[in-house]
Amino acid sequence: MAKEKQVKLTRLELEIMGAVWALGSGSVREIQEQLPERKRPAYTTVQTIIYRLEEKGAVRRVKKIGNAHIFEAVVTRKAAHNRLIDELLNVFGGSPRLLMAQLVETGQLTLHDIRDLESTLAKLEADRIVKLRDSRQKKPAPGDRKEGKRQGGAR
Amino acid sequence: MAKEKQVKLTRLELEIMGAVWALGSGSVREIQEQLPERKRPAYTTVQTIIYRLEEKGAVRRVKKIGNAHIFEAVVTRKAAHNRLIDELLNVFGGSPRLLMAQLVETGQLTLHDIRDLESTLAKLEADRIVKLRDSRQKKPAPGDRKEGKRQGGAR
DNA sequence: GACAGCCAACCACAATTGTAGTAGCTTCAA
DNA sequence: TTGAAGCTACTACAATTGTGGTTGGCTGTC
Repeated sequence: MAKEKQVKLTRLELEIMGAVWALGSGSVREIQEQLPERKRPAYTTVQTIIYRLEEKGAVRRVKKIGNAHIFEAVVTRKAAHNRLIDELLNVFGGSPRLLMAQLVETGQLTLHDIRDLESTLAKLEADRIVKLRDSRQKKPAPGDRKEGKRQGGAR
Repeated sequence: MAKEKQVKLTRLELEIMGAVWALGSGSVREIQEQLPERKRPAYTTVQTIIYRLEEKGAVRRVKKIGNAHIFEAVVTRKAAHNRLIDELLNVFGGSPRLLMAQLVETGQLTLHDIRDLESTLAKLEADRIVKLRDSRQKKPAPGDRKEGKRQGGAR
């Protein structure tokens, strides 16, 4: 059950993972250059972080081009985001609803957004039920869907 | 416009602010004892953090009982939570919707929750509009309610 | 085959965070 | 009035995080 190794990422590490996710894979130099110049650390800083990420198992070397190592993410963006959300939820007493309520309260989420999301979800839900029924005999319902099977690229 | 000083809190600091918020106000000892024993640091650890929080302007001394200082929160729980949410949203490219979508995707938020929230909100919204109309001339709605300040004796 | 330009490996170091000990006041109760 | 108990104000220190320098090894190019 591909149990992803829940790694904990610091802010800078996240920043750099962001670049890796965006690139798919790349050398330290490429990763560094992928970062917005505003907050672009020195080459060696990025290198250090990449190494640390490697130790944590968040990225790995996939090959070597010239004398440069090419890295790619092991931890998916989704998994990392989930980790963050869980942490935040913990602070909120584990209640996603309180979180949402606050989002609304501060106007970061409008009633409109919610309605929108709701209808989208209702559709998805219905869809899933159908699929579920169609494959009744097969594997039990995937409680935890894997990465990617949705269109709507994360940017 | 009571511009709250956006302080940044670390995990432990948040934990301790949690205790302060729960207490309303209290001595270091009370704050320490308020923490769940599982993760209850030594008295002096809590003291150190309280001092740091004081420097950051997140708490302040309100009075002295016996020879013990009584602290209370300056930063509201809501403000702190907001800070956290903003940070998380930043990672999510500033989109609360993506965040919600992921909450749903991982089953942490159900369609039912959303519907529920939606209707609650619709009511609130309507309510606010009414209030707003009724007090057109007066001060704008209080966006950020004060935290409950309770007195709690130092032993 | 020597050199310029890159890269990998290490190393260093300051800032922040978590964790706690100690010395010496204050108080309250006997 | 004297001690014990509790508190404050400092101090210490290890772990984590952010940041980047240095050295020496490849590589492709005249």
